[in-house]
Amino acid sequence: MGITKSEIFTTEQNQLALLAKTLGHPARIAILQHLFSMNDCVCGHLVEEIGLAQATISQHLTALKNIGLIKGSVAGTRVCYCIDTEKWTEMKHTMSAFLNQDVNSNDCC
Amino acid sequence: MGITKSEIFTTEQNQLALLAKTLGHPARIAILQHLFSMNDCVCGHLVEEIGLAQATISQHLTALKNIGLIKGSVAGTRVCYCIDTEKWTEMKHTMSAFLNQDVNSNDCC
DNA sequence: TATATTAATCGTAATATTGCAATATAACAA
DNA sequence: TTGTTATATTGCAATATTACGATTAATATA
Repeated sequence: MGITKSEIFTTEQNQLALLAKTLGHPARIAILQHLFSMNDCVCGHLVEEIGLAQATISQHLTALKNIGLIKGSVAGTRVCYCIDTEKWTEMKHTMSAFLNQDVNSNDCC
Repeated sequence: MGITKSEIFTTEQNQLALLAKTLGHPARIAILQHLFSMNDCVCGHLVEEIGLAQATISQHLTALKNIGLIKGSVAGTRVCYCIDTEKWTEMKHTMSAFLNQDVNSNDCC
C-alpha cells in the first residue's frame, strides 16, 4: 500500500512520527545543520553546498517549511531561509519528552 | 527515483537520518511507547494493542531491530521484545546533540 | 504423532518518496 | 522592454514503504 493508517493512532503519535519522518533524510539534516552553522541567513547557496539539483533542494526546503521548522522570506530574487527558533524549541521538547522516557528495568531479554 | 543519494552525505548525517526515519512512523512510535509502559516483556500482544495485521507489526519490529533499538528473544512459540537500553541511551545522545544545537540569533527573516 | 499457536517471510498491490530536467514565475538590472 | 538570476512547480521515472493474505517454520500441547 504505502499509505500509513494514521487514523488508528493518537494525534501525539502521528505528530511525533511526522516530525521524525521529516528529519529522516540526510539532505534535510544537512540543510538544518547548514542553517545552524551560518551567522547569516542562507539563501540559495544550499544547492552548491549540498550536491543535489536545485529542484530537489527546493523540495526538501518545502518539507521543512511544511512542519514549520524553517521559514523563508523573499529578498529580491533570492529567498532567505532560517530556523524558526520558536518552532525548533517546541519540537525539541516534544522529541526530548519521547526520548527521555524512563526505561523500566525489565531485562528479561 | 525514490533512492537517497547517501554517498554525498557524511556518515553522521546518514546515521542521524536513518534513526529519525525509523522513528518516523506512528506504529513504531506506538510499539516503543508500549514497550516502555510495560513492566514485563511484551510478546505478540502488540498485534492486538495496535490495530495492524501481524505481518505488518512484524515488519515494523524488524525495522526497529535493524537499528538496534529493540531486541527480541525467543520464548517458546512467542518472541519477547524489549527496548535495548544501551542502544536507546546512545541514540538519545546522538539525537539530543543534534536537537540542542545553538540557534544563532540570526533573526533576519 | 497430530494439531494448535506464534511469529517470520513471501508475494503482491497501492501509495509515497526521491531526484532531476524542463518549465514557470518573480524580481532585479541594463 | 529585454535579459538575467533565483526559486518554485510540474511531470516523470525509479525506487521505497506500507499493509495484508498466505505460507512457512518452530515450538508447545493433546
